Amino acid sequence: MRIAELSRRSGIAVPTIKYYLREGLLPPGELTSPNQASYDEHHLHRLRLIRALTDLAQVPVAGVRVVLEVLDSDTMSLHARIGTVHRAISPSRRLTASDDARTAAADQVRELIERRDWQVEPDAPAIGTLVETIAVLRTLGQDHLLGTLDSYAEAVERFTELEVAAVTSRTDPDQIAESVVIGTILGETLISALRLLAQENNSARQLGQNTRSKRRSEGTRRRA
Amino acid sequence: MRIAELSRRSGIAVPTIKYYLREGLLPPGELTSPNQASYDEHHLHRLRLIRALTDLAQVPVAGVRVVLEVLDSDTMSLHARIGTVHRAISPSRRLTASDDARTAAADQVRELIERRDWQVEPDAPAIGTLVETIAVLRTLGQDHLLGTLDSYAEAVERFTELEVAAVTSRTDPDQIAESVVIGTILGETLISALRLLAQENNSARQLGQNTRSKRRSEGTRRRA
DNA sequence: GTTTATGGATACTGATACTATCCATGACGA
DNA sequence: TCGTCATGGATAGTATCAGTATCCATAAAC
Repeated sequence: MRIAELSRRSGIAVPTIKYYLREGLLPPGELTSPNQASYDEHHLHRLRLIRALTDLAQVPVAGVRVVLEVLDSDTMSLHARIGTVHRAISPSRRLTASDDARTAAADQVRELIERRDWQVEPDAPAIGTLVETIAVLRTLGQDHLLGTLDSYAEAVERFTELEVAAVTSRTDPDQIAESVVIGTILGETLISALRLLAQENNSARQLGQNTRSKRRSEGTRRRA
Repeated sequence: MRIAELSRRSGIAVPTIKYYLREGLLPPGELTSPNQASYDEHHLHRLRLIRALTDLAQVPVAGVRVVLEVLDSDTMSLHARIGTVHRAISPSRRLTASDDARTAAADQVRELIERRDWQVEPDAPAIGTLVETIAVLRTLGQDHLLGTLDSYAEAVERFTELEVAAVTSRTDPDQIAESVVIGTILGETLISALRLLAQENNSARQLGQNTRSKRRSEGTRRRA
């Protein structure tokens, strides 16, 4: 198929497809002549995957490129793929917390990892996020949200079990790789949406209509 | 304190603070003269909160403004606050899936919500995200990741229980509101980081070094 | 009384993700 | 075969976001 049909079938504008080609997200079509290329179902699937990552999972284009390279690699182990994907989807954070808050948080995270006997690289990006988040929560006076950190850790382990179960139902290694990668990324979108719903449900049932706060500051104003 | 000290203590550049003032994220300092204002600990706390939301939770500035307005409101119920925050942090998605995939996914979501007896608004943004994600997973041929949807739902309920437990340990209504809002938003960052760690651990232990895939496509190339 | 900081307004910047335009060439129907 | 239309490839333009930078009149601090 030519680019016009690819555009029609994917719902993505031709200039955008060309952009993805330029950015190396989409492999070039097979050239049948200097100005004619043909695309196939792979390209269509790729486009859908790209939009899933950008639209649903908010992965930036540069990250999508890395993810796709991981899927295309024929030498990476699954473990290496996961690591690379984790790095690709972890935004480079600006440090927000104070140094000693961070040090304390780092201790807490180290202990948590030991307690749960998690085998993770000491420079895994998620550790940095975790440390920074805990440090900031402390600084904001929200330590109490951390009392249940271990229970949270226990709960997320459940997710990985579910994911492993789902993924090992596939047999083709390529399929497994794609499942793991998509599961990692879109799984987060899924979990996050479910969590918001569970939260809304809980709020509707328990926190009710009548808990309001009296104020002391007069709030902020939007610019004119 | 004046703006220079606020800047020094928060680690945020003066022009950025001015920007937040312009955008209405930070209430103006108390004017002691036409060109002199004084800021207090509230402003410092606010700045930390702003950076936590933008840097850690990736909330866009417009969303931060809404979140802060929610915190400043003295009339909203907790339930209304949560709803508003959910709307503020749910990015407006572009529709990616095909119409019938979406219809099918919508049915599945409706059934899930019924099965779990969740009390949620039919137009809650998370429902849209969930529907779209499920539709896309199907389209990508990753249905098998959805077999465990109910278990996922069960697992996220655990989170809300933990959160409720943590939040109700506070007594001051203002504190509760801030805890709920911060818990909702930073809780996600926390869970997501924990999940990635659990995943890496699992991968290191189970998926091992020797599962690789043979390829049929030659992959994508970065532009020159 | 001079240097420095401040509030407020406005303009500029860099990154990201597209969109649009151009052009030489090739496909395709009349 | 001719004329129109689409295509690949290159380059330029746009919108949005999140700051940065500059200016200026005034006021604080030494």
